[in-house]
Amino acid sequence: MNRTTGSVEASSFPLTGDFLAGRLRQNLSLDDLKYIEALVETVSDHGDTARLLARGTKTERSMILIEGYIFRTVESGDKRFITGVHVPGDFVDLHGFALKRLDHNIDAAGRVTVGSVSHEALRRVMRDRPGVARAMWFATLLDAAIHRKWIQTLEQLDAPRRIAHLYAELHTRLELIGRVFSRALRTPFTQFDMADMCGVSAIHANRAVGKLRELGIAEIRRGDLYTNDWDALKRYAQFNPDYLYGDGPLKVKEDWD
Amino acid sequence: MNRTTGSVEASSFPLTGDFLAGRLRQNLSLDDLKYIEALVETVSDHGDTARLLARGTKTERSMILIEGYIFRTVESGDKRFITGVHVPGDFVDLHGFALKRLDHNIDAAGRVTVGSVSHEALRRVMRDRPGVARAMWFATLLDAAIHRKWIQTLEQLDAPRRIAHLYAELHTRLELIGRVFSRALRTPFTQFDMADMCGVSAIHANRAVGKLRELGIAEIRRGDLYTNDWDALKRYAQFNPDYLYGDGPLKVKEDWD
DNA sequence: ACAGGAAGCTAACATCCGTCAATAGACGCA
DNA sequence: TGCGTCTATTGACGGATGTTAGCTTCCTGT
Repeated sequence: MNRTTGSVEASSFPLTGDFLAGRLRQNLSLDDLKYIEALVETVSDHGDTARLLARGTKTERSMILIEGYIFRTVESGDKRFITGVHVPGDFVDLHGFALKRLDHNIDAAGRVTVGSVSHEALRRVMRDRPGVARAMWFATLLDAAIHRKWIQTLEQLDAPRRIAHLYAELHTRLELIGRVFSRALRTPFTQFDMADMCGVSAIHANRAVGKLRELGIAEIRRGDLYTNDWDALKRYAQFNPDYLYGDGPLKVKEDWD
Repeated sequence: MNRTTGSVEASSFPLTGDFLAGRLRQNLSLDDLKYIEALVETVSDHGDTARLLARGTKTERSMILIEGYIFRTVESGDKRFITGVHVPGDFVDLHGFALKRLDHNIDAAGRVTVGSVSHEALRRVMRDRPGVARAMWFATLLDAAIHRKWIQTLEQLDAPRRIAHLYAELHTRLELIGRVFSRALRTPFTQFDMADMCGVSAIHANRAVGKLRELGIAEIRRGDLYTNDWDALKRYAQFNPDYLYGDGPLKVKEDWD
């Protein structure tokens, strides 16, 4: 695990900043975005299922996801529970900057590219750029909002709808960062991953995938979802994107000083 | 709903500040705590099941819970889902300060006493007291950590264990603010409330309560839980308090400037 | 004390889901 | 190409949970 397959200085791996448009979008200036981008000191690739940060580890760096998907996981006995998933643009362990230790693992889902920001740099942000600091705070509030929706989903929906809701959410989050290029939504998720995200057994996840296929809602093959009617899928999952604050999301109040 | 049964100026309702020791505990000085206490402009009582803030409402105030319990709820169809519960000392809608609107309701569980802080005052905090602002950020990070544990609980435990876990969590959170006075844990929760928090039907919640009684784990009567072995209850619920960051919780890093 | 209503409790049945077992398919590696 | 492993799939069975219905207990207001 944690086999880093490549790591380069950020300067030799030009970032576009586009991926920041999603999670940190709000009243940040282009200047602010460039400033954040400059915080990234190293960029690294990681192979399948690499553990990027183990529960309890103390670290002096935080990671921002640039490419791929990342899980927050907890292990209990021989079972794994996934309590969250991240898309490019997300700070995956920003709370590690504030809290002493993380209470869960940060695992790559498939291959990922992550940028690394030192906590020293974040302390400079807190001191020198209050606007950017606020943006980071708001980003963690969106995490909490997504967690609440997952709680509701687990309380409300059966397995097929949970899986549909998961993909509906990812579709919307990827749209917000301009990463939806076709009708298909490609992920490296196995049915085990879906099961651990949706709180069902892998075998039941398989049944659920089969039901979505049977109903003509979606075809999921090896993590990739194909559909020609996203609206129908989202209706089936009772998906309401309000919680992602996508319209004017996370904007600070106008009268903020 | 929202029938305020009493409301007074904060100055005539002396706060002790004790209730702040829990959620906002960290490297805050006594001076900081007094400063926060002074932010509370009005204190009000609310009757059973009052809706303190409805989903989507824009507000210029945030509430801090002083006495009682508060639910975060979402309604879908004729069903209610509870995505979180708060104890005294918690800022219940601090994210309303940052986000344009709330994506869920804030409901009183039984009678509550809440303090109200204007967003104008919070803006002053952001500008003048960065240490206090950080404390507020960290408090919202703890919210997210609790949400993640709820997700895990829903994925992992059966109904009796979920209810036991809920009370185990409340017991620990109340201990952290010095509100555990006896072996009993008193709440105004109905079995409907427990059901909506644990993602089961009310009837099944009743079965679960019966099983806890049958197993000798706990006796729950009208929301009040009685046990003479909290350790056994917590073991049964597979409760691990790490996620509440109770030991050195939410402390900022020593080297913080 | 009484009545009404809310909350708690129990039983019966159907559905959802977990587990075990077995097989088939897909991919990586030699 | 062939083997081995991981992933996907299917069937059978049992346990957990939802639903409906009806009953009992407790609280509250009069």
